[in-house]
Amino acid sequence: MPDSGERTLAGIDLFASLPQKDRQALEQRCHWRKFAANEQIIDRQSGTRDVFFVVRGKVRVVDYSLSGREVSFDDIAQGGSFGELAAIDKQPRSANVVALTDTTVAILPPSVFTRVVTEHPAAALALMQRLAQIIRAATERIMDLSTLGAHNRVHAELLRQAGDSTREDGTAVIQPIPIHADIASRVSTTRETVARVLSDLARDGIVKRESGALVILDVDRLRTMVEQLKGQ
Amino acid sequence: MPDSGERTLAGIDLFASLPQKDRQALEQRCHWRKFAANEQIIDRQSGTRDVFFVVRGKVRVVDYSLSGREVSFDDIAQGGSFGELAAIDKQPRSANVVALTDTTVAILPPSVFTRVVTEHPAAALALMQRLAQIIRAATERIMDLSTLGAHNRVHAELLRQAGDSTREDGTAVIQPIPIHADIASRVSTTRETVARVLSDLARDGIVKRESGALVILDVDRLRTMVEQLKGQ
DNA sequence: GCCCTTCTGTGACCGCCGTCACTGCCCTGA
DNA sequence: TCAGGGCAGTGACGGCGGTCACAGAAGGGC
Repeated sequence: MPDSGERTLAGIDLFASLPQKDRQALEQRCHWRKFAANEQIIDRQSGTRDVFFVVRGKVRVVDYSLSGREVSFDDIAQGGSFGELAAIDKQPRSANVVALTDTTVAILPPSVFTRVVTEHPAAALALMQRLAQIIRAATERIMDLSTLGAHNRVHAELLRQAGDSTREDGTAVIQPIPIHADIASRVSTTRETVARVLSDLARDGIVKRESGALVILDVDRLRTMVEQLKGQ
Repeated sequence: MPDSGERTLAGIDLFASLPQKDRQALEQRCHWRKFAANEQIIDRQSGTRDVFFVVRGKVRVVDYSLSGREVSFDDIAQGGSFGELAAIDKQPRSANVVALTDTTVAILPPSVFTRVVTEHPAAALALMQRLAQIIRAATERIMDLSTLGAHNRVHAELLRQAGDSTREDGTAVIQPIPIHADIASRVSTTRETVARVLSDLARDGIVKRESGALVILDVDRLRTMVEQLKGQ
């Protein structure tokens, strides 16, 4: 496989609207680094302010309580970026970032990053939209944590992961099958609770395990299960 | 009392670095409106995209579950702004905003707001910093909800409200005394739990009610109570 | 193929805290 | 001065779900 897409910022969402010339100039200012799966890219403790762009691979933003309880915030795929917060407000990093797969990132020092967004309104708007998206996801999660029980948070997460893959017959597919512990850390519950919820849903014919995929047999029913309980 | 500070954007944080001329031009584009205490300023349902600036008064960003459970996100004082999200990403409003006191706001249509931040990098940076601040607060809250019990979340909230008011003798003052139900909705618990926690803290000599103020007698002890349990 | 690690599934237990139900305080306004 | 509404405080109760402890399945590497 050719190493296509390496050492280019062409696929980075934030810079999509940048003139090619400027983007190429920016590529000169980047450091490029590879990380192996499970390798840590940003440590919460570190005082760095660099901004990262996912050229290839996938990363996860997570945090840990002292007891080791894992809280995961977001997965960022190819084309995404992370580490902007510290560059924007000069505060310490707010979370850790770890590579989920073998990953190539482009790294930009905060000064350069700030200059790009001040000189290119389109990039600034793209960044703001990304920040807004993060805020919306966070407030939704806070609402879920505040008003939903653990079981319903799992339901909601399944619907989220199903995304818009719902087919006409009311089924949807999540692929590959998410690991229970991952779901748990995304909705702040335990592995065991996720297993129990999925058991219950399978027993009621709402989901089904199938070779390498989790099939939601009745998206609407699942949705109403969440909606109803939001009010109770 | 003179109506000082009315109809000017001089005190608005986002526009602090704007040349006076531009700021005054902007004032011409604003609508100005007053809201009485408890009056709703933004309804989650509404399709509006306007951005609001708090010229005088104080507002609260809240959301409700269908059951009426209230979740409050932030209080915004004079100089602050709200409603930016919808203007940035053209999505529906993410929460409700209600006036806490009699309040005067300046209202800017989304198109004008976007133009300001694209034409004035300083305003764009200020906005990004504000968004970053919101994200940090939200992630902290998610961590608290995920790893702390209700009692410790109340402790943490007391420390937050004490802010940097800690005096040399290790005491701090929160003034005026916050209403229990307000604390509860900020940390997603119930009025009753907040009352119990404060009772316990008073019994242990850690806080004390005093005419119109809540005094934290031992900030350090309170802090270690939270820290310890973050790990358990 | 087999082993070993990672993941899944489930029962038992029990503590946190949300809910309900009252009581009593404080303050404002007629 | 009294009435009434909002807020504070506290007990009783019960269910949700986290924790612990295993057993079994699955899948990847040698």
